[in-house]
Amino acid sequence: MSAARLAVDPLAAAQRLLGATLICRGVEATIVEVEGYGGVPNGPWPDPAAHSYRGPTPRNTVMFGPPGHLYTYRSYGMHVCANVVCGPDGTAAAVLLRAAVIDEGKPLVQARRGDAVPEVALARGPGNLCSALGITMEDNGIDLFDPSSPVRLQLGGPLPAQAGPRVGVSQAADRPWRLWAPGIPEVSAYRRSPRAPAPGASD
DNA sequence: GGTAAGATCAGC
DNA sequence: CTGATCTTACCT
Repeated sequence: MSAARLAVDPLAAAQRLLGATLICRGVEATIVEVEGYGGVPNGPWPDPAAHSYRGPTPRNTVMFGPPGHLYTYRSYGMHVCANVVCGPDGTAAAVLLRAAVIDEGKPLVQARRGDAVPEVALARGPGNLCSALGITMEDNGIDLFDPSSPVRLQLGGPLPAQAGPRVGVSQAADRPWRLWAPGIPEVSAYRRSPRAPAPGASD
């Protein structure tokens, strides 16, 4: 069972997901940018930036479940973002999928995203990635390693990774849990949250 | 029952 | 830099 390879800490799981292949509704894509998130204050990976930090709620329960499942949430009322749950069952942790390269089904993705979108930006950014692959809130909680799932994951040879601060979060932004494959234009540009304290401030 | 903030994106 | 847009979580 490949999901066992994700029963590790968020940074290790993030490394294993870089270069993995997502297969979803007529599209195949290689993950090239990810971001790790931890859990509750007294757990192994306390993370004030994580949805799971304040304990399980109806929204985030799947983050507390077994690894290898999909955790989706709605962002700013309009976008869907997708995470792969990692860490052992019962411990909250997940890896946000931030960008991918479309390998198969490019015309379909172009149709979903609009003709004006440059090829390189089709799945750049977590909201765009879900839009490109057709991932919705209906997919929350599905098993990514079940062959009958509409969204599936194949762990590949990990890519070389570069690490940096996380995007969009106002807490613990400097924790270097964002990983990307260097030199790939599909990787999103780094933008610090306007709400985050100055770089280097206490975590 | 009310409300503020948010793991975003596109367009000035 | 700003507006769009709405769910969740936390407060009274």
